[in-house]
Amino acid sequence: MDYLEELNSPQREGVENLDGPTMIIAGAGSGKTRVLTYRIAHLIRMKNVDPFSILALTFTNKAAKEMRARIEKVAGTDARSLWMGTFHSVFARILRSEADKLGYPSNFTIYDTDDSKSLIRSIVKEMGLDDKVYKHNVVYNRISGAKNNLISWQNYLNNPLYISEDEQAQKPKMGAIYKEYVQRCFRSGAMDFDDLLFNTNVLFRDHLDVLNKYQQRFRYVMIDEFQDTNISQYLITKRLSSVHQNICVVGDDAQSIYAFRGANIQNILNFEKDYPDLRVIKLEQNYRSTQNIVNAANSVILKNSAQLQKNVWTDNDSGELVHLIKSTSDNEEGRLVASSIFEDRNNKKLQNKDFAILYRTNSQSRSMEEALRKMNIPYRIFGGLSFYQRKEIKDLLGYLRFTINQNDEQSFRRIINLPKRGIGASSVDKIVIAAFENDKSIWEVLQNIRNFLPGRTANAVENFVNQIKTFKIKIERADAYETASFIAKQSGLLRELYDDKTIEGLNRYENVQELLNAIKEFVDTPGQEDKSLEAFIADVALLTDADKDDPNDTDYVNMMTIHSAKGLEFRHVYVVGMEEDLFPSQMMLNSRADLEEERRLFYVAITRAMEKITLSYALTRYRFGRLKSCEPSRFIEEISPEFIKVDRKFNNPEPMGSLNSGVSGSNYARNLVAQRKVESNKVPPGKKLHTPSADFAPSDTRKLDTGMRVEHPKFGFGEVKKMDIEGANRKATIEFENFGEKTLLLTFAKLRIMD
DNA sequence: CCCCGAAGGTTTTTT
DNA sequence: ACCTTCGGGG
Repeated sequence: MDYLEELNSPQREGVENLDGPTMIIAGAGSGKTRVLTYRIAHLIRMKNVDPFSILALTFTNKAAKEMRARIEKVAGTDARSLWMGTFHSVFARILRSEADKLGYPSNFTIYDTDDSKSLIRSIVKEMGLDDKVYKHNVVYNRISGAKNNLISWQNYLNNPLYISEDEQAQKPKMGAIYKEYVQRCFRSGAMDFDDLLFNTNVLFRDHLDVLNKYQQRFRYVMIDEFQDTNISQYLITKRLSSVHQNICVVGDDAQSIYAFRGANIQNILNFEKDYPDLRVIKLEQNYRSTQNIVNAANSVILKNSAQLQKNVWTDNDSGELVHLIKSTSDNEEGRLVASSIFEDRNNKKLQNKDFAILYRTNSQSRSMEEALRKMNIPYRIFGGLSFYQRKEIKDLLGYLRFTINQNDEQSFRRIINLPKRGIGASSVDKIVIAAFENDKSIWEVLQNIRNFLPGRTANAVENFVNQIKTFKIKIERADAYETASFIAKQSGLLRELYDDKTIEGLNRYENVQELLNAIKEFVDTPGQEDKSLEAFIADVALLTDADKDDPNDTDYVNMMTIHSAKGLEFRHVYVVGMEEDLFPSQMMLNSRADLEEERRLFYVAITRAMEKITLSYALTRYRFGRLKSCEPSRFIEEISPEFIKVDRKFNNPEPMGSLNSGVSGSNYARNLVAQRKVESNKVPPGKKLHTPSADFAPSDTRKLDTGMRVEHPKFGFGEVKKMDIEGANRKATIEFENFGEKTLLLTFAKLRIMD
């Protein structure tokens, strides 16, 4: 085959040995994805394997999408019927078709992390526990950890280890919360992310006929990024492949960075035990990076204690040494990185998309954004707050989800009083408790609401119920797009957003339109047979921003966390915020294992670079709005001296002059967007300034200034006399024509600027 | 029930 | 710096 010519011998071994258990240990940049795609293409073209019986599992949607495209290039469109996707999406699909066996409806709702956490909060509150002790994050992680280790709530309550750990942590009720949480999800007809894997295990354990069906079907199973799978995921694939034994896993222990989600390097070691006649292939030649980059990365990972024997090397040029940029502040760091990109781009004739800025936490993008904007360098941020996490999107999705599944408690809580219908929190709690005490579903209680609530609120609820009923009828008769637009209009959500002439309101309105467009696109997709709303909603919780539009033809500097950079490569990479406590993260430094995971993360960051890697750190950085001094990361010193260009004597932080924090980056961006909208007359005169949510309060006070005339819904017209900042709260003192001088908190004040 | 002033909490990474 | 929650008053 033509494509085999391009491969080196271990790569070729990986492509050609198709039967039996195989483990490919693939060093960074060693052509792992290429081997995996050619392997699949080879199965289809050489062995005539029906793509329908191949299952390829990846860790992220991005990886799945990319690999599918590459396979289609090699193997043609036959590859379309291939089962390829993330663990979560593939098994969600299987669970939907087998849901009845587990007592779930096939249109079960998928709870995302926010849904899960808010359910946990209501449970903790209802149980009368202290939410300072049972913090929703901690509880969520505990439950998630148990599920990923396949510990059911019944097991949990009988497990001496978990019990004693909880006693030790002064959280004895943890098991009880777990139990209630699982039961509530079940009653809601909902699964969280971990349930998708946990329940697949239950399904395959308790229903051997079902297991057998899929075992027969998937003759070849492949797993990418194997080092990031957890026990729950591993056991599913082990069960699936136990008949044909054609399982191939590809991974790199040095790049395992998801232990916090239950990923376990131990899986790689267990794999050898579970499959004694395992074929192990090592890909050690790096095609991606220069010698200096490979060597620098190797010298870092050497500091870790546990790793598989492996020697990553390269034939490439030695290239430039690792660069180091030192700045006095995070803002200066931004400027230096931006001007470095600007220079390299011009001198080396590179494009913006050849550059990537990587950071440990999403919040670090701020100072970079600002600097790039000032230098007119286009950029694109991956990750961060996902489109689907936005309030207005979740609100509409809440309506859509509830129309499909009226038992979904979280959607119910979200939309019951939205727009306001006079049904407050206490009424909502009464409804949920009534459902629980009478062993009825929420929907049943809603339909007989007069038995539970007094007249006025009951009227409001009845109107709500009738509305949902009309939505349900619409769903039967119309496609996803028609139904969703109908619901968006009839529910009043669209109206409310339309009436909000704030810049933010305008954006929210556009976002909802964008969601409707996405649904339209879904309906119009050729080959999309099921055009129902149900089909669209099914996987929405599993989508992330990476799946949304991906303008390949545009030229942007890439910005993302190191985690989301996994699997990608760029000619020039900047790793910013190389400071102790930030990277390695302070929260991770509790045990040695955690430090080693941070170090692997650093390894991943370095090995993304093809030609040049630059590390950058600042001596001061804003945190919680306060200027803090920082020390260079210990990781910088861990790079062997011969590979890095640096004065090893780090200076102590210099005394700072007065630093102007300026406008925060995202607000700066929003201001620019806002400005553009004003210029193009998209904002009507007399625009409303402040939103009732705290979304946009502080930086907007810049635009409201002394001397401006404003209108307040209650106090009428007035003139701004004074702007003030008191603690975290922004205030304006306004002289009203009819009410005299008032000082207003801007977080909530709905003011319009009069032109 | 809703509005809004005040104070307290947040900082990890992703499906 | 930004966001959420609490609680008093209408």
